[in-house]
Amino acid sequence: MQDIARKVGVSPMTVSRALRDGTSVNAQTRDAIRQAVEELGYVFDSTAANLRQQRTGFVAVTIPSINNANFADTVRGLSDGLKAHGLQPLLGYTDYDIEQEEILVEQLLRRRPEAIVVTGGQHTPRCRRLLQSAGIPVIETWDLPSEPIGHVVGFSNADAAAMLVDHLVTSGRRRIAFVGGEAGGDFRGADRRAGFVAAVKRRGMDVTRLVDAGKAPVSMREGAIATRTLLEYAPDTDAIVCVSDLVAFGALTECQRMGVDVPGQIAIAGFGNYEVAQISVPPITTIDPFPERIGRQAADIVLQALGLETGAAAWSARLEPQLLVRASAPR
Amino acid sequence: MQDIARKVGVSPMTVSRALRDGTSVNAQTRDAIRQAVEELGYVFDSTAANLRQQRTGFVAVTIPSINNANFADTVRGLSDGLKAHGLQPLLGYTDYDIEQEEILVEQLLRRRPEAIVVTGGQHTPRCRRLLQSAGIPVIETWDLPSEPIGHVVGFSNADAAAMLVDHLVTSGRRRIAFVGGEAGGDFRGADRRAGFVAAVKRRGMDVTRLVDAGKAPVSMREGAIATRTLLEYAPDTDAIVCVSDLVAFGALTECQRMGVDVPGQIAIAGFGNYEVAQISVPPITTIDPFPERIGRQAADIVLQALGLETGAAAWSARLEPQLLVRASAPR
DNA sequence: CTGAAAGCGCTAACAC
DNA sequence: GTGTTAGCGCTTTCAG
Repeated sequence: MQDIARKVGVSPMTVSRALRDGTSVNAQTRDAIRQAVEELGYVFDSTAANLRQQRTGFVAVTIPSINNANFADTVRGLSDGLKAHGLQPLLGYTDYDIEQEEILVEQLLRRRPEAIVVTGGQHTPRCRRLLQSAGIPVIETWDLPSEPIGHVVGFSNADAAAMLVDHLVTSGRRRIAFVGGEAGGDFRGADRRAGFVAAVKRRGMDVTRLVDAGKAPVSMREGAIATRTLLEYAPDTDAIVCVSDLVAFGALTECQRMGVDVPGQIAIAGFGNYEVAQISVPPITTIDPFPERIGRQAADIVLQALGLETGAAAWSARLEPQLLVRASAPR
Repeated sequence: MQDIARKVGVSPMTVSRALRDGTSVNAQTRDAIRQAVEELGYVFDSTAANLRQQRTGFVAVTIPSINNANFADTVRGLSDGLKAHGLQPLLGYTDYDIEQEEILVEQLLRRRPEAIVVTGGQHTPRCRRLLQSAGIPVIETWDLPSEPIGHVVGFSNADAAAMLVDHLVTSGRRRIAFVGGEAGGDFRGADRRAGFVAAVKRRGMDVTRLVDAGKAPVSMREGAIATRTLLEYAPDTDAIVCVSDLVAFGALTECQRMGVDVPGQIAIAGFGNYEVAQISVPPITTIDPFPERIGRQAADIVLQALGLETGAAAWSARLEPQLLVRASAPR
């Protein structure tokens, strides 16, 4: 800034003012400064401004995996909501591991974000402490934590799974299997599985058809392999609930390879409303958790908590995922 | 740090030393400091350290879309490569728009990243200038720019498309179509299309079968719709090269819905080796551009350019995408 | 091994 | 509308 100031013949303070808006600077001076900036190729140093103002414009975001269309949609909704207010997401991923989450969260907090949006409500004790005492808004998403740290934008994964079971039973299925990941870091997947088990038991049906397809994130291929195993051991299965649409698509393709008719012999349902589930043949019955909306709502809460936006202050939002009945598991 | 220092009875300087490693501090003092840090819930402020050291530990990264498994893989490869050296990716996306890229790049440079990794080699003039004069390593990826700004980790998209044409012709196809996005922000898609056109012309065949499926990113659904249009206007088409596997999967499903045999009547090829192409029925012939490897190589170049890693200094890397022949377009 | 002084590049607060 | 002073929370440098 000093270089610019010298060149234009003003003080650095005037340069500082000219580069922001909402500050009063002589119009000619401002133009001259802007021109000098371009000529010298000066790029504003926000690290210094951040330190002085004690404001970074960062919003920390953690997701389990960057390679997941659902979480990517949430990040997109969040980013787009923040962009208008000059906030920048600072993204990290945990690989579905709360130990890694702890490390990541600490790393992110060192950057002094103004808010932090995390996926899920399960954290290590130290991670909880870090979040609680960070002195910034904390938003947990994609879940309904029993003891929220701060704000929540989520839904019941268990209820969503139960919706699928209900639908399948209503449409006449009785021997329903669940294909998901092994108990591990994917707490939302585990919750779906728990919801499945509860719903099946509630109806007095068997809960023997539970297949672990591998560690999260479970791939299409793993879904296919698990389905083959399932159908070898329990060939009379008449419906499969999958932990995600990716697994469901794997199951669908495996049925096609095995010559099993979907939905004639077996109905298949997934979770997430991924694009592949909309367009596969047949398209896959699923639950839409509205991932982008989760991100948008989180952004709204952040903006309100930071006083950047006025309006009805939502502390938290419980979303209602929607059942999408398609040909893989029709009515 | 002062609070900690007071509590332990040392100077802030000693605290600063104790919290870093490779510095000499009395072992007991260090333990006492570490304990005080936990008790007081102190979290190191890296914004201040960054300013003082003129090092942020950020590596800026721009991708066209966050919701794309290929670019996500590149980011993963990059992140994983950087993590070991304490560097943190600072990610932004451009929505396939070089104007947005310019804005994003400037925004990112204000954060004083130590290197910047961008997707593609097409930029606005001002964006080029910003990158050139940023004084940090610049890595362009996913393309082979005619005038690179700095480092490059990429491949020829045109050659990749030509490989597919060659394969299809070798396997007896003659009336080959291309389904892709409209001329616009997706320069890699445009390059594939150009490579397709050149390869088809080289063999003296028709280049009338070019279908614009919409703006990038082209979805599975848009691929399906475009394929329907194509087959209505040119029902004698015997092969389709798609700008991505997602489009190819859309094409495949549309053929299934229309009762067109794949590969009997029409062969389908995609690009990207997305998971859906591995497991669909039939699996889809494609090109694997090794997205994660692109990220890893970019990370290696960044680390070497910053002097964090010694070894054979690769200035740039030209990768060779691999043709994967599958049942949708067999030999 | 430890401490004191200075300063990274910017801006709040106060003068004029 | 513009300039001066001080300081954000760290770390480099130098002294002990």
